[in-house]
Amino acid sequence: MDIGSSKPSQLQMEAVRHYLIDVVNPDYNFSAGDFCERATIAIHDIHRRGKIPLLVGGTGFYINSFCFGIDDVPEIKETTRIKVASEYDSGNSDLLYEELNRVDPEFALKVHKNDKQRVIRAVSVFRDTGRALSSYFNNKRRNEYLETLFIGISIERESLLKRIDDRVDLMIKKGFVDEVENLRNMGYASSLNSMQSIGYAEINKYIDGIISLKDAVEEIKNNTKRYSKKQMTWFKKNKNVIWFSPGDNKNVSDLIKNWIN
RNA sequence: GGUGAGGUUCCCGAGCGGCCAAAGGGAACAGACUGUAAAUCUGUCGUCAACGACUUCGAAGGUUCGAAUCCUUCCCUCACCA
Repeated sequence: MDIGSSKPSQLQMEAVRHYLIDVVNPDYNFSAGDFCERATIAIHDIHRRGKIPLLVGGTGFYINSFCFGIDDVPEIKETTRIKVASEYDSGNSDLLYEELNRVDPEFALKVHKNDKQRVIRAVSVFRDTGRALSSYFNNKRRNEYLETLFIGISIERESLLKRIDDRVDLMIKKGFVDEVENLRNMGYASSLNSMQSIGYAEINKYIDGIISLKDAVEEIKNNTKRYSKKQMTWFKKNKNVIWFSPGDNKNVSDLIKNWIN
């Protein structure tokens, strides 16, 4: 999955060594926990080479999970999750939420009953481990020993929207549709998590004849824009972030130099 | 020129005498987030001195205790016929 994921170019990857790219297949259910584990290994490796790791990307949850830690929860059997999910889908979502409320009132308080994914996860954790999900939360933060400098780049909304439009148009030009078709020919179903991410979901709908290509492109642009806003919600929340404008390279590098010393 | 359908809040679109500031969706704005996170979900969304008041449903009149909903004229749009 290269085009739709906006993977860095060959040139960029030759200039700077990148980690955690092309590490799993599209049918692997990657998680924040996976990310933390692999990122930790990568960062040790970078340190060993005497370099400074840069954690780059837009996924607020992953970044926060890594920087502020994520508690260990035993692995949940896939069969359990599927069973709970099917209960939810067969109209028993209220019952599941009641169960959650009984079993883990602390977590239930924080989660809306319509929040399908979280309700399913929390109930699954209890059914599989016999313990409430919130009972695993102990505030023990991993990676605490890592000092992090948070640098944010804020761009004027107008030009951001324009860049998103251009980015999506370019993806199509590069053969995004072919990429998705190839993935499907390789046996990767549109129902996979990876195929439900922005871009892939819409192109799949186009391939299945549900929407026109034009509408798919529109949707990708829209969804990307909404996503960009949600990212900002994460980053705005992190009061440690120091903000810069694009092109502020001098100030950013000064800051980094000071920080290193 | 004729016939038919239609003009609703930023957009799409329901409503077709009172329960309508007007369903639903989208967009927008704000937010949540502990292993699917480019996911999942929540709130606000005509105006204001805001548990009340005021102005909206193409325009102007009219009917009615009461109109987005009924009648008249007008202005637009679309489809088909000529």
